[in-house]
Amino acid sequence: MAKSAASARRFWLFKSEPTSFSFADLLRCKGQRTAWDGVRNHQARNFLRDEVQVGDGVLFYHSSADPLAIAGICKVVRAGYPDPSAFDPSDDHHDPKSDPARPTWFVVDVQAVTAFDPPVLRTALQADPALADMLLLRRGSRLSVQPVTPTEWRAVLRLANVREGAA
DNA sequence: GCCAACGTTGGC
DNA sequence: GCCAACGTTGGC
Repeated sequence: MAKSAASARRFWLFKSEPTSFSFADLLRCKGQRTAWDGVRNHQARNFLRDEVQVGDGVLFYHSSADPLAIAGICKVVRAGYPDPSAFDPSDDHHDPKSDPARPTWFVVDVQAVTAFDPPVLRTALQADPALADMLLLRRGSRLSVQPVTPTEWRAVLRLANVREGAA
């Protein structure tokens, strides 16, 4: 039986500054999983709340870093739920305007799948014709949760020498 | 350090 | 609703 479009696995790219939270940090988390919290942009929030589903693949990108690179792959292990950090006055991402009864901000949980060794450098992405239209590479692209096409996903795995079955 | 690209804020 | 000022992101 053919898979319905609604259940097809989708792919994403999540950005993180490694000085704040790196792929190595994720590997040190219990169960190598964590809530992807602190997203405070409405477009990214909409993806987390409405689109990202359990089983989806995630490219973990290190932004504002040296080197700029995709550090590895995660998978989504829990779909969108309210971001607890928004309700925590001691958290850097606290948002007093977010009402627990009607939360503004959302997270998903991700779990590490594979570290890229070596990481796939931004320069390698830029050199790959299959990635010419990748959102990440567009000038001024700031979206911290962004969709990745299946073609782009496969191209990144190829650059990383990771078999698709392993991701 | 520079600058493009946004997003937010606040006066009107 | 409009828009200027300002702040942030993030690559170069």
